[in-house]
Amino acid sequence: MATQRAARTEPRIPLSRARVLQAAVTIADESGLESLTMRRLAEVLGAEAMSLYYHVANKEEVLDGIADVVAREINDTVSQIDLPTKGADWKKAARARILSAREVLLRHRWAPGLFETRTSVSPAVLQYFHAMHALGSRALGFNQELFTPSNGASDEASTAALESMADQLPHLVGMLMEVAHDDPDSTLGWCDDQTEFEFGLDIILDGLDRLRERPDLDPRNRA
Amino acid sequence: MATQRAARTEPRIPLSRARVLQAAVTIADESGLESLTMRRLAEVLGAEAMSLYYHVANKEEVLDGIADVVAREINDTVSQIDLPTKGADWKKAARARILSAREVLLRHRWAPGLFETRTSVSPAVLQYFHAMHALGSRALGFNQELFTPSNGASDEASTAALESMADQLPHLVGMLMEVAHDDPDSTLGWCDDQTEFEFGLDIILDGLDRLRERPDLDPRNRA
DNA sequence: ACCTGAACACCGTTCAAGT
DNA sequence: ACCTGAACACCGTTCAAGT
Repeated sequence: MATQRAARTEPRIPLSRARVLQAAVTIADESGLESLTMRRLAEVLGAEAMSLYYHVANKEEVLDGIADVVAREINDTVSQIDLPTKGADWKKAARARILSAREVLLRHRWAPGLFETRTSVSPAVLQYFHAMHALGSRALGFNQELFTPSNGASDEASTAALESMADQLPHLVGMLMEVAHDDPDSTLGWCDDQTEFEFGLDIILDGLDRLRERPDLDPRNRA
Repeated sequence: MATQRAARTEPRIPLSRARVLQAAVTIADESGLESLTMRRLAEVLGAEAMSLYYHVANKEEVLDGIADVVAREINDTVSQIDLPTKGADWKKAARARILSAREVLLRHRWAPGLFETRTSVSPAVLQYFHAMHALGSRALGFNQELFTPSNGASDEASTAALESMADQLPHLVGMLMEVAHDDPDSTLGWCDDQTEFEFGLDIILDGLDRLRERPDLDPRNRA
């Protein structure tokens, strides 16, 4: 009765932060984010739930971690498509980049919703957000209009987090800090404010209006 | 010791589904959706958690319920703005409608995220989704590109749900059923498919490109 | 008809203890 | 250094029982 569990075939791979996050992504992909529990995560890894806490501080860190994993995957994928900054070709490249980002998100459908709940963002997530924003984020398959990056975290904490990233993304962080300084109430300035929202809205409305006047330009009217 | 709790001042308003949902919205507004628990909800209402189950089937029904409450609020607000269907003025009206919907969502910041998790939608939520979609949903402060309405629910269940709404929204439901029939794989056809996504994307890219060629038209370049 | 107490299975997490 | 068992506070929910 006591020797029944002695049949250990595989030599037991040790846990690690990377293994924990990889397993978490797989669970979310296969069963949805709601079924990602610490106990299930441990089970998949062949360990006990309490063992996870040696590699991650808590579940929140797991969630931050898998958000970072997906953001890296997107950044990697997107950066393989060259982006000519001059000339009219920017559109073709931007289009290809956005559609490739979309493909990654379709493999991790829980990611957009998760991003919105994050209270602290990794450099990769920050870079991703900024890229989306720079390209006109509304096109992107999920939005940040109602998302406040400092959501729940204090302004001081957010600013401190930015400072700690400054060496990795100096230009981006510099810009964000500047905006935050100019307008402390603007949710750090890089996402939603009314002006930003209306700017994107007007682009879309103007585009639709043009199709109303020139239906021949509407791609939907071609076979 | 036994009479200490006898000081009942208010005569105890009976629970009701409407009261439960109203209290739930207030909790979510004030403390966030994550702090909406059945126990806290009951506490706010001066009852025990178990009493809630007489008025709602379970927590999922509470979540469906408050999604419906917000969708109704948006539909009511929006429908007070007349929408001329002919002529170039459509843009002004559409703009006003979208911005008024946005104001409601800013009062219930948890709602966009909640909508995306709903597995069954009320007529009000359905109407809201459709309105957003018809206006070019990407402008709207949250998106459905990665949202699948039949998310988790079977196709049969979704179709049955639609049929039960047919008397309330005959034209809309008719259209959706038709699309679902034409293309059963298209997530019921009213949200994301690749064509839809690319259509919205191209409108935005074309709009940005036009501003690149004619910077004088960019509202951001005026005082 | 409406409400509740006790109980159950399940969370995330702590902490002292094992190797 | 790495892992775990027992325990705690908190969930949603059931069910038999109260008025």
